[in-house]
Amino acid sequence: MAEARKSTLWLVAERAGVSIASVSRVLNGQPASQRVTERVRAAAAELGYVPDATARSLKVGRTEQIALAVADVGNPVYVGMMHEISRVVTKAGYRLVLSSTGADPKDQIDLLVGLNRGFADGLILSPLRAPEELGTQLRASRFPIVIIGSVPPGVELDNVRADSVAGMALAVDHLAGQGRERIAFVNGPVDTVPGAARRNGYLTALKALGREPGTQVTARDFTYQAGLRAASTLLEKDTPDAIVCANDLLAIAALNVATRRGLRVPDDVAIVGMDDTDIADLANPAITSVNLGATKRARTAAKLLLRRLDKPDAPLRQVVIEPTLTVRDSS
Amino acid sequence: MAEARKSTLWLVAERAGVSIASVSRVLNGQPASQRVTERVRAAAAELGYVPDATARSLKVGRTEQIALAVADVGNPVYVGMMHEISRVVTKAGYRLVLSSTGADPKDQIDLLVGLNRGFADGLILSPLRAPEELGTQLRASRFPIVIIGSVPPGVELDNVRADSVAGMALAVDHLAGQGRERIAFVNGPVDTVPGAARRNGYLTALKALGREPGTQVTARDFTYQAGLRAASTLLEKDTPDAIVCANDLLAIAALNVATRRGLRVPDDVAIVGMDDTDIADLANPAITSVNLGATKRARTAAKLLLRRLDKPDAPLRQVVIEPTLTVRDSS
DNA sequence: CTGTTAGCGCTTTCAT
DNA sequence: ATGAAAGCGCTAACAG
Repeated sequence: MAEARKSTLWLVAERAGVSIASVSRVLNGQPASQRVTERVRAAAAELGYVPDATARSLKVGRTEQIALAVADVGNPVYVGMMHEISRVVTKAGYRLVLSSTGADPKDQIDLLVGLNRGFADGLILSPLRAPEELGTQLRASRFPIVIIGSVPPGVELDNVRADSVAGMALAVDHLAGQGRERIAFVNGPVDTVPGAARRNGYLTALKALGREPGTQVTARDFTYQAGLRAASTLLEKDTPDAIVCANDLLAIAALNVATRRGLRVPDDVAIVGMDDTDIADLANPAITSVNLGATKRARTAAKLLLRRLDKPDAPLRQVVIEPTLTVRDSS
Repeated sequence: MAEARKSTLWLVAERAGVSIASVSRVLNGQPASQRVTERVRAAAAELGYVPDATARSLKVGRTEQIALAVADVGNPVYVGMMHEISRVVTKAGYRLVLSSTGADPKDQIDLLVGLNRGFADGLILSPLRAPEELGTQLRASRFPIVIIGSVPPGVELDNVRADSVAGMALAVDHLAGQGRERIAFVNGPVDTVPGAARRNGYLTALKALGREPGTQVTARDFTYQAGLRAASTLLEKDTPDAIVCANDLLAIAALNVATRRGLRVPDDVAIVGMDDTDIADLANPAITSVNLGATKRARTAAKLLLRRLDKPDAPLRQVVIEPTLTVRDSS
């Protein structure tokens, strides 16, 4: 019989007195005789045998890994999405590879090239910025990709996105409905996907009400620190009775700046955030926030990818999640 | 010459008119003649060739992946650590596989078994709870592991931990130094690693000052919601002039409960958190917090693992990070 | 310097 | 039902 190839599988086979094929079968739950099954299980247990993931992947052509690339770790909304995606894919037997691309779009390109090396079976991508080149690379990918956010023009991929216009309308209508006259807007960079979408939503919502836009300021990025500066600038040059902010971090910054300037929230000025993250709840007063369905988007994206992994030829799906408004004490 | 094996490498080799070995060499930067190098590069570019990660891994015995298992995504301190670890390992050419184990220790066991399947080259583990069985499994692992937090007894692994006793002393001394008489403590579950350590620190710090412990309450977990309940309970039965909290989430909960009960912070009651996360800064008033060096612990852990991956026989290293106190407005 | 060849550990026909 | 053997795509001796 066989030369002593040393593959771990051989050790088990040898010990059980069967062929490696039988061992493989038993361990993968394929039909085998009672006798063989028992011997293999025993041998495997005694040896503490654990099959090698890499070898299996090479053979079957699947890594059982899913890659996730989110724009901005540090922003609680992405953390929440990550968590949810992790839950869903783990339950489906996949591992999550975190490719934390920063704000730099180049990282995303690198990632897509990397994906073609087959370290993961698919990718969930939530780009902060979507330059032309991203579309090109997206089209060239050999692996399934699901986009959270809008897909670049000409790219045919499953995707799920928020309805920023409807979301902003929720916020603006809420404020207008309680008689707020001067609704200002603290946005993040408008050259980002969410920045552009939310700005659009703000303008659209006011126009629908037949109103002129209020004062708009743009934070350098979507962080608390940038929000502090932006809110200061805003309150320096205007006295709005309501401030809509492009996310909760900016909102809590606006809240703190307003409070420190002696304004009462919500009496003097109402504040509304977006994303409805945990931190909206732990601010004091708690911040009213537009829930853009981040968790649901994440879950949906994960499921879309799992579906496509399962049936590569399933019809394309583009899902839009409807927003809701969580009213708290700041408005 | 050769039968048409279809390995992708063959396509490039064929096109370049060389052997697969030459292709491999060129692509891995090993010496080759000018002529071959050029032809291979050209062929690879034309074909859009990207080497397969799985096959390479199987051959070289390394996946270039590092697994990370943190106790509690959702707690900002872990998010920060994750971010830092991601940074360090990515720079070193590794991918990060996120194994978000929940509070259930069983998940950690599963993970360790999984690790033995070789999906990653090493693991960074930050256990929330460390039952006996974890130690057993830790000892049985065939792959390098770095622990953030204390190692279970009898386990010899690289590890890096915070000095909770020194950290608590910083907080307590600070409060005592400004004349606070009744220093209460809001802790998380004491059957967790940090819960036990911080409780110990609290008691030790007060004893060192020759004082009796103040009122202690235990939140159901380390979340904001649990903190609200715990803080309510505390302020129901006592009127401390200072509250130390086992983390920033609990601290911000205590802050809000105190404020809502009409207490002025820091005048009536001072509040100090631990971990010194972003949210300590965005509370109003901003919360004084003990910096237990989370980022540094994370970075150190990542480097320890990279070092061990590089030299498996390097001497064991156990690092303790010294805490500092970030004084803000709540004390 | 370059090509041939032997596997890495596993799954999966294909015979038996 | 079981075993022998052929690779998955790549790297690394070893020859030449």
